[in-house]
Amino acid sequence: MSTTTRLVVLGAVNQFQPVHGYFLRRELMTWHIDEWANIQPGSIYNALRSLTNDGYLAENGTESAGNRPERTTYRVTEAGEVELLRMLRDALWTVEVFDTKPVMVLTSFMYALQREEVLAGLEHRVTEIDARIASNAYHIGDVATSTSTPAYVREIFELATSRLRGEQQWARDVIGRIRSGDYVFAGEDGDRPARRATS
Amino acid sequence: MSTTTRLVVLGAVNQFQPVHGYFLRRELMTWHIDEWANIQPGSIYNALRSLTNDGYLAENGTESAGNRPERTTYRVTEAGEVELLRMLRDALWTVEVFDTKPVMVLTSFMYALQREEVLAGLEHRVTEIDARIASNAYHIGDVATSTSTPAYVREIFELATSRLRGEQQWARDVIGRIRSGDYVFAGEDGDRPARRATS
DNA sequence: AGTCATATGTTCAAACTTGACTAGCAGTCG
DNA sequence: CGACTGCTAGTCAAGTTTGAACATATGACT
Repeated sequence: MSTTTRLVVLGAVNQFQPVHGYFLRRELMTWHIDEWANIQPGSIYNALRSLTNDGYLAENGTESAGNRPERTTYRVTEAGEVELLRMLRDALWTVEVFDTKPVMVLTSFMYALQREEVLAGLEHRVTEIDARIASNAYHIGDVATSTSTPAYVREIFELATSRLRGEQQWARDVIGRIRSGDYVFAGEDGDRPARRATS
Repeated sequence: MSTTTRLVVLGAVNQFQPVHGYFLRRELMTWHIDEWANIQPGSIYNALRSLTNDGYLAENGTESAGNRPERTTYRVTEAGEVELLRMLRDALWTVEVFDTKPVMVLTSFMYALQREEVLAGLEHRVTEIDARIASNAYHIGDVATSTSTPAYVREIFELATSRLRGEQQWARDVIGRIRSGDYVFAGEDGDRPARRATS
């Protein structure tokens, strides 16, 4: 499945474990995950199976509450914890010009990293976006002088640039909020964002 | 396949017809379509088959240049022209908060609509984005007072808002450019953006 | 003349996604 | 009370995407 789906499901199991598919389905739907990450309910079950095959999740047995259907619960393995951090770091330190999903997912699970690393990654993002905008400006210049490229291709780069500026402003704002003590990160006291998974 | 893939392939066949799969593949790769629309080469051939099944494309026979492998060329049917306009209108008049692809694709093929409609659609977009931003502000307020929603969910909405502001600024800018005579639209004279498809 | 990289044009199996479907049970509403 | 709606929990077939693989051909270089 896509990296996004993997990261979301692995991150969510980590947050609510031990947890069964239907709980994740409901929880993630309240996050409107179908809108911002394009993850439909069916994909969650597939991701659980696939991550289990890869050894990042393990089945935790089956429960049944009342006369309800049986359900399989999952938890994250040690390899899964390592993989989760790897994927989060990847999302933190990579700027995708066109794909909006990685940053959204990063934001949802960044609490699993340490405050200092998140701040460093976000500062890197601000700088990196400047570079991408500069690069786009040269592309726009090329399009203007090229005879073979359709003129409106310019607008693709203009749009990407505008959206990057928006993302950069957000990065600056959130750096400010995190620096001033908002949110709780790995290794810090305080209420974890995770609620317990209850049926 | 996804709406995006359909629209890209239908629009590109319309622009270069009669055209074979490998030409589209090369052309679309020069547009970096894999980066901004997540379309890999394999998907293009699938889209051609699928759109043909739906009656929006028709095979135009097979050519072979020299000792090269045979290749099937395609053209857009009348139903396909109608469908292309329908999909473009849909992309023009719909604001997707999280999915960046529809506007990018719209930008690539908007020349197939009329200048006045594109301007009206973009103006609607500017207004609509204001509404979405206002809506996000209420979401952010809810998160702040809710005890069950993790606090960092706020950042998802903040990020979406920032990116929307970027998109809105672009819409304003491009309205200005189109109004001042940039680009050539349906029913107007001048060089069409389409180049001829040549092998 | 041989070799190596690259271009041509497409197919394919494996993986992933989608959205409808199943099937029992709980509440509710006239 | 009977009908109906909606929740629980998940499966599945059909469709889509992916990235590699194929087989030839041309060009460039030694």
